[in-house]
Order: sequence, then C-alpha cells, then structure tokens
Amino acid sequence: MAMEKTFDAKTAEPRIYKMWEEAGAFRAGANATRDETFTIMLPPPNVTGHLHVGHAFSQTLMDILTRWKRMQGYDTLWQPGLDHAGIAVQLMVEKHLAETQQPKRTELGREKFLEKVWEWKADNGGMIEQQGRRLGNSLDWERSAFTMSGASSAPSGEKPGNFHDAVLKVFVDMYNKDLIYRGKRLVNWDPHFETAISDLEVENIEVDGHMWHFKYPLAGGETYEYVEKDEDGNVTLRETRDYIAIATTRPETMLGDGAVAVNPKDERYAPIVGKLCEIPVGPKEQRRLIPIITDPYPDMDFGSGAVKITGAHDFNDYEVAKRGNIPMYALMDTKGHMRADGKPYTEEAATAQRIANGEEGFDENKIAAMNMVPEEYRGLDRFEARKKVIEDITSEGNAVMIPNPAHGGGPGSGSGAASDNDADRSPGRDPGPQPAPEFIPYVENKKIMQPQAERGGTVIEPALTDQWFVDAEKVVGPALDAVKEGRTKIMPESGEKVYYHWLENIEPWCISRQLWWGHQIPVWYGLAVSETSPELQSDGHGRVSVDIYQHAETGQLAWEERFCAASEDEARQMAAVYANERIPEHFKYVSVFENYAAAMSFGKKNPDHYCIYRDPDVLDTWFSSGLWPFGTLGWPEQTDELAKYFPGDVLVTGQDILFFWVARMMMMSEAVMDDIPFHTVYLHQLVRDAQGKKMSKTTGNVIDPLDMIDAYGADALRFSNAQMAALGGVLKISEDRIKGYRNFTTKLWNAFSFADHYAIPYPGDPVRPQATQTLNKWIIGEVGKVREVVDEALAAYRFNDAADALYAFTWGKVCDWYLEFSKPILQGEDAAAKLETEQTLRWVLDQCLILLHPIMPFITEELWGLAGTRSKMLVHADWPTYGAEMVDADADREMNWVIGLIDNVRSARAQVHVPAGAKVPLLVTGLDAKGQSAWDNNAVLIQRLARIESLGHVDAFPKGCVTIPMDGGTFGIPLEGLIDVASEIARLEKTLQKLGKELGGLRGRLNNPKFAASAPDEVVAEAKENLRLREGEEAEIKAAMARLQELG
RNA sequence: GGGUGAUUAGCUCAGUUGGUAGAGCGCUUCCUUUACACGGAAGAUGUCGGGAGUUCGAGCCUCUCAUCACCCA
Repeated sequence: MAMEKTFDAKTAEPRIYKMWEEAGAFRAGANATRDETFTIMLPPPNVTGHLHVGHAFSQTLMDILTRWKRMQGYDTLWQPGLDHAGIAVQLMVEKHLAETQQPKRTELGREKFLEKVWEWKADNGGMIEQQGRRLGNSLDWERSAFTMSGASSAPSGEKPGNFHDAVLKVFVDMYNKDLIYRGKRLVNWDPHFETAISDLEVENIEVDGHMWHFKYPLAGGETYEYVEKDEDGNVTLRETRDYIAIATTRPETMLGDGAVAVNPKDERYAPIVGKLCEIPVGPKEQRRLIPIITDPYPDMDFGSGAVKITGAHDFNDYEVAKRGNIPMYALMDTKGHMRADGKPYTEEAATAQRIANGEEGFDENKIAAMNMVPEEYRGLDRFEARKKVIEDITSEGNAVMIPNPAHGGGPGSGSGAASDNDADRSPGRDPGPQPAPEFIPYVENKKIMQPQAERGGTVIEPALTDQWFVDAEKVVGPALDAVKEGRTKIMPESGEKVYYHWLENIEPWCISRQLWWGHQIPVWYGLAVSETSPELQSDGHGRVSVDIYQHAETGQLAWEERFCAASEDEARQMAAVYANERIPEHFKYVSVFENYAAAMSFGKKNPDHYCIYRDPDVLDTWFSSGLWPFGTLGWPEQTDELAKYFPGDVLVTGQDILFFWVARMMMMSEAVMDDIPFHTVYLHQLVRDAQGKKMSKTTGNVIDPLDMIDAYGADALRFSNAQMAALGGVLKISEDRIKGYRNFTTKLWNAFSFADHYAIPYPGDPVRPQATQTLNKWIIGEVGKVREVVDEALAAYRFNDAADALYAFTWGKVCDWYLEFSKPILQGEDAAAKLETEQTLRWVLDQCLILLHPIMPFITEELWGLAGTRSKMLVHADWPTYGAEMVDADADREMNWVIGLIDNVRSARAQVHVPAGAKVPLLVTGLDAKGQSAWDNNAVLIQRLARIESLGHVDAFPKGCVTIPMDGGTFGIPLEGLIDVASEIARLEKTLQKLGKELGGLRGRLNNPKFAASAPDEVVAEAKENLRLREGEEAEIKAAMARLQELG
C-alpha cells in the first residue's frame, strides 16, 4: 500500500459512508450474532431543521453506543425519524408564502395551506438527515419515520407510514378512558400565532418594567383608619383613607378585575374586608364595584399589600379567583387586542354589577360572553390600552402621588390637591419650590419577569379559552414509579430529583393548538338534542323544526355533543347512533362540515340532516412525539419490530427536554404500552461555546458542526464530543480541542504509515501471536487493559473516560513507546524476534482500529481497508473480549523499569544540557540480578532511546557524575568537564525537596500508631514499600550531591 | 422566592466506594534523529473558592459563608 501523508477526510468520509450504506451495514439486525437487542430511538429533529452542535453531540454518543453494541453482535436498531414540529414549520411556511407573494394561509384555507406545507417539506425537509450522514451516524435510514406519516393530507409521493393512526388511536383511547378532557382554562396564549402554547414553550425573561400605583376608591365615599406599624409594633403612619391602593404592572387588565384581595393577616385592611371598591377606569357613571376579599396569595410586604384579581389574565389571580368564585372577565381577543365584540359596555357593566352584588348568578360561559371593555378602549392593542388606562386614571386623580424629586426642597408633603393621603408612598425626600410639579404619579421602575414565546418572542398573554387537556395527574403515577423503582434510570442522577419534582407537581397538559399543521383533533361536534328540550318544536309532520338550532348559535358548550373517533366514518356512525337514539327516526343523514358555521347554516335548511363538524385544532407536537418509542415500530399494528425492539435501551437527549419529551414518553408509554419506553435516560447539558456562553446568532458565537467537519473531519469532531461527555458536565465546545483530535487522527494514520514503511506484511485479519518477547508481551497486556477500561467506561456512559483511555493508549503507549521500541528489532538480525514483533505490531494496530471505531468510524474503517484484505468491514468487526488476563506481570514490571530509566536519563541529560544528539556512556553501581536482567533484555532499546553508548559497571561513581537512582541499581552518566556542577546540584536539590515532602508524609503516617491500627493492611504495606524506595533514592541523591560538592 | 449544579494548573475541564492531584490547549527550552513539525524530547505552574467539623488520613463526607450558572415561580 502506498499511503498518503495524511487522511483526506473530505473525500474519504463520503466514500466510506456510501460503502456502509450500500452494504446495508446499519440495517436493524445487521451483524447480529446474538438474540439480545440494543435499541436507541433518535430524538426526532424538526423536519426542516439543521444539524447544530447539540444534535452533533448527542448523536455522536448514540452512534458510539450503537456501533459498539453492533460490533459486539447485538441485534441493534438505531431508529431515525423526523418531527413535524407544528408551530415552527407552520411559521416557516407562512413566512415563505409572504416572501414569495403567495396568498396568505387564511386566504388559502386549510386544505390548500396543508398542501403548501407538504410541498415545503418535500423541498426543504430531511436536510438534517443528510447532515447526520456526514457525522457518520449509523442509523437504519430505510426505517426513517415521520410523525405525520399516514395523514390524510399527505400527498401520494410521501413515504407511507402509520404514525398518524397511532396518534389518533391514542387520543381516542385516552378520551374514552377519561384521561383527556375539554375545558376552559387559563393557558399561555401567543397573540401572534393566535394559538395556545405549553408552559414549557414559554420563557420568562427579565425586562425593565414599571409598577404603577393606583387608588381604588371605596364605594359610597366610605373611609377607614389606615395604620402602618414597624417591626416593633410602633405606629409609623395613621391616616384616614377613602381608597385602597393597588400596585400593578399591567394596568390594562384592571378592566377585568373581579375583586381586590388582601392577606387575611393584614391588619391594615381588616376594617374594609368585605366592602366594595371601585375600579377607577371607564365611564364615570358605570364604574364597577368589586369586593375586597381575603386570600393567602397577597404578600403583605409587596407593593401596598393589596392585589387586584383579574382571573382571566394572570395565573396567580386565576387561582385566587377560582378559590373565591370571582368572575373572570376576558378582555382580549385572539390577537391581543381589547375585545370589540359583545354588548355595549353600559349593559355589560350593569350585568357585572348585579353579579358582584350577588343579585344575579353566573357560569363560565356567561362570563366568557361578556365584554367588560368600555367602548373607548375597544379594539386597541393591549399595550396602547395600557397607556390610555394610565393616562385616564392619572388625569382623574386616581394615581397614587409622591413628591417629585426634581421639585427640589420645600414644604412638607400633604399639600397637593390630589394627594392628601399619599404620605405612605413618600420616599422621604423634601419636595422643593421649583416650577416642576410638586407631586408626580408613583411609578416604580422595576425588573419584571415577562413571559415570552420561546419561538417568535411575542409577549404571552394568559388567556381563558376552551382547550383539550390530558389529565396528567391520572397518568403520572406509573411514570413516576418506573423511575422510583429503578426500571428506568436517569443519568446523571440529579435528573431524577428534577423529574420527581416536576411530575409530583404536574399541571394538566394542554394539548390543543390553534394551528393547521399537525394532527387534527379527532373529535366531531354536533348538537346535543333531546325531545324534552324546549327548543324542539314539532312542525306537525313529525319533523323537528329549525328552532333546535337557535340555542346553538351562541356556541355554548352545554349544547354540544362530541364524537371522538379515529376516523370520520366512525364519527358519522357514532353521530347517527346518537341522533337516532335521541329522536328516533327523525334524522335521515349525517353530514360533516368543516366548521361550526357551515354546519349550522346547512342544518337550519335541512332539518333531516344531523350536522357535525370537526374540531379545527391540532395536537401539541409533543403529544405525537410522546409516542415515538413505539409509534416508530409500527404500533398500533403488532409488528415483529415492535415485539423485538420495544422497550428500547437508552434515550440520549438534552436536559432541557426532560419535561417536554422524556416525561411524556414515560407517561404515554406506560399508558399505552403498559411498559417503560427505555431503561436508561442519558441527559446532557446544552452545548456552549468555549467560554461557556450560549450560542446565538446575535452574539455570533455559533459553531456549525458542519464547518468543523469540513475543517477537521467528522472523526475529530466526534472524538471531541466523546471527550467532553463527562456525566452531568458543562459542555464547552472548542475548536482548538477539535483540532487537537484531528492531530490525533493524523497520529493514528502515521502509525499505519510506520507499519507501511517497515513493510510489515498484512495478510488478512491478524491473529494475536503467542509472544515470547518482553516488549510484545507487555504491549499485548496493555491492549487487554485498555479494552477493559473502554468497555467499563462505555457501559457506564462515561464516554470521556473511554476517549481519554484510547487517546492515552494509542498515542502514549503504542506510538510513543511500542513503535519506538520495535524499531531496533524490526531493523535487527533476529528473524524470530522480528517476525513476532511484526505480528504483534499489526495485531496491536488493528486493536486500536477496532477499539477506536465507535468513536472515530471513518479513519479507522479507511485504515482497516488500506492495511490488508479483510473478511468483514470494520463496522462489523468483532469486538474483543480479552482483558487483563493478557497482562504478564513480569513483562509489565520490566518495561515500566525500562521506560522509567529512559525517562530519567533523558531528563538528567536535558537538565545538565547534554546535547540532544550526543551519545554518552552510562555507568551503574549495585545492579542486582533483576536489574541486570532487565538491562540485558532491553539494552538495545535503552541505548537507542536514551542515546547511550555503553554500560560500565563500577564500584563507585567518578567525580562529576549525574546520578539516576533506580530500583535495583543506581545509574550515572560520567560528565566530568562537561557537567555544570551548579545546575546539577540544583537539579538534585529539587528532587530531594520533592522527595522530602513525600517522605514526610509517609513517615508521618507510618509513625502514627492509629494509622497502622485503622488503615487497611494493603495500604500500610504499600506505604512501607514506598518509604523503603524513597529512602533509598534519598540516600543515593545525597551521596551524589556529596560527590559534586567535592568537585566544586 | 423555590430547586439543581458548579467553584481544581494561564484557559477549558477530568478526578467512580476518603489513601496525599491529572488531561488537552497554551507557555518556556532544545531537536528538521529515515512513521508523524497536525511531530519528538525536556520543563514550569495548584495553601483543589473561604472557614469549621468528622477521620489515622479530606479535592472527595458534614455544616457554614461567598461567588457563578441553569431550571421553575
């Protein structure tokens, strides 16, 4: 073979990958020699996503495990696939439509729009799978799944699949088991996409905000004594007030207030609890009065201690309102604008007042229909409305006022017309007599936590809407137990605590999204009908009159009947059965419409049609990806793959989706399959830049894994990934490190180049020789050790340990020592030794390839092919099972002695500045039998590597000699005349110092009677042996120094 | 505010049941010696965040303080 100077990753990698793929090397079960399976499900990336460093990292780990197990003969499956990524993809397509001047989504309508999404997917989807190939991922691509496969909207060219069926089946099953319900809940609403999003898709970001302080006047001009006390109970403020002060960061929501709450322990407001106060905004004549209630939620020390309760626009308020049965008035529409629907404000306000007074009952639908936004605010954007509310309140004098700091010195507070009672809010500055206003509204600048959509960054608006929920509390039990009982293990262990904490406090999971791209909820709505309904009017001919639809026009839930079915046909049948049961032999047809309006308008004209329409919403993306562990294997069909590969083995994923995805797979898998989805979860952190910062386009510190592959090869990136994969560790990717591992690949390449250079024959797969040479026995033992280390490390998911061990072995043992040691033999005359060394060398190099292959598949496969004719590709080579039994203790000791001697001679030479090229004589005193034999066996190696000319036995060293104490004899380099006495003394002194420190510690321990008494025997023995050796060295060095001092 | 984790060489980080600290990169000096300058050889640098405790012995266990990061409110 004629080897290039370095490995050309750029051209070799695609070639090698193609070879693997064409040979079907990654197919499920390829190379299997045993029944045990090993399954990993690739977390499905966004169908239109790109490979980023996080993918590259976790996919490297998955590939290492998969390749390792495949070589061990397991029946492996690494299952690929893509996620339809509802909101993200819909957003991209909408953007694309706008950019290409195509009609908007709403103009296209649902069906046409979905066609466009599928087109987009066909054009742009799956790129990440190509990128994954560049990393070397050994996925069974032919099995690639898609969460929307089998959807009715899918075009004919799409790869067939039944994931869609699986999703609908699970929904229907869970619905029938009452695990899924529909309800009006406060959810995170994205006003830009006009959809609900999950808690997990919301980021709370600290922004500069304001806290406004307003007065809510007491009804009927009532007053009370407001008293503030300090910690010791001394009165610090006492005044008569006719209002209660409220602090808020969101004034626009005041319009929807249902109450003011104070803490039951708050004495300041005790006199007015149960009374009414006025919301100081809106038309003066229709000011609403709301009750002052008590609730544990308000923090007495925060703001004024009184909190306005707007159940429909704040999560905390929502809880308070539920507890207190306070009406929750929704103020905004789906776009985040103040509502413009409903009755005139005066009417609504009057109704609300009757409700507040307890004169009129209410339910959530009635409240939902009411629009409490006064006409002057209707239609305004929420932020504009905020400005206007603040202006209006302030101009009316209902803002809490404080002295103006810009006002300068002057008379005390209390003289401002609008602020007689504001002393409690004074920061204590003296107002001054400047022309600036003496008092200004009290507005605190404050950091507030603002909920923003993770995708798009829109400010999230809590909104009361009808949504579908999974009753998470009911399905969480088995998922919790699985981890508690150890059936599924989360690594690092800290992940388990986080998992418990979240699951034990789980909230209902909102699974409906007001989007089009996704699995449309398999629920059809029809009228709830009953012959006893007053709306049922016979027309005298046994027909039901159109009046039955009147009530339905309000769209109220009470009149809704639901048919949950996996298909439209089933839904029709259910509807037909239902309709016939209710009004026998009345409805002749069941007709399905796209929406409520169409159903109603047709139904009115055609009373013999029972009209139904499908819920327009789609399911949360995570609902479908929760089924990934079995949906990809063909479920609900009972396929062979399902039987074989489920449950899977390991899930490798980022810590950030522990809740999003991992917990949900656990819940869904237990609920649907009654089993865990995998026995191990390997969580890793976010991949950051070398400084530990998050990568972001705006910061410009994004590292593209494909750039790294272009520059250094996939193997270098993979090795770097493995090396930084310490369990639970922070992941900082550094280009320098990747470069370093590229150098490592070159080192490996050159080791083979060495074999090539010495024309070492490579007839097929080498077998391990029965070594007789110490050198060869030693390296074979080292191979055994490293294989054990690597297997233990990988079994424990300690990828960094595996990578480090292989690096240290390949470079530090094989290249640095073994290849160097082999040179004199390969060049020598001893034919038997030469043959054995050739055989050992090529066997050792092959073991490097095998052991490194899971981490660095490309270069190892390339070298495997270059080095000789093989029976199998490396990807399917047999993983070794040998181990430490190959270690020959004598060989091990001897070679370590040789290496130690060479190290010491080199070090001594360098420090006394013997020219690197010069060959020097070596002397020895008191060489014992073991030492003599070690020398004799390895004299050629030592002489070559330490540049020694000859060995002379002496009784005493001559003056001016560098001393090297070794176990079994003391060596010396006679350098009279050449030697720098002072620097040699300095060198010895330094060694002595180090030794002294060690000796101090050892003696201290051994002299302590308690040490001998309580420490294990082997530790004591080790310390004693250590002390003996060190004392010997110390004596030698002292003697050497004495000789030098004589000389000096 | 609650939770989790971190603090070890100039930088980035390992350090598995407590036995006396390591790697890569960087740095200094020397070397183009026939596998490799993406290399070889030698070398320097640490009161393991501060304090206290348990122990014969603590980077590791306990407590406490400080700083930082992330997650959830």
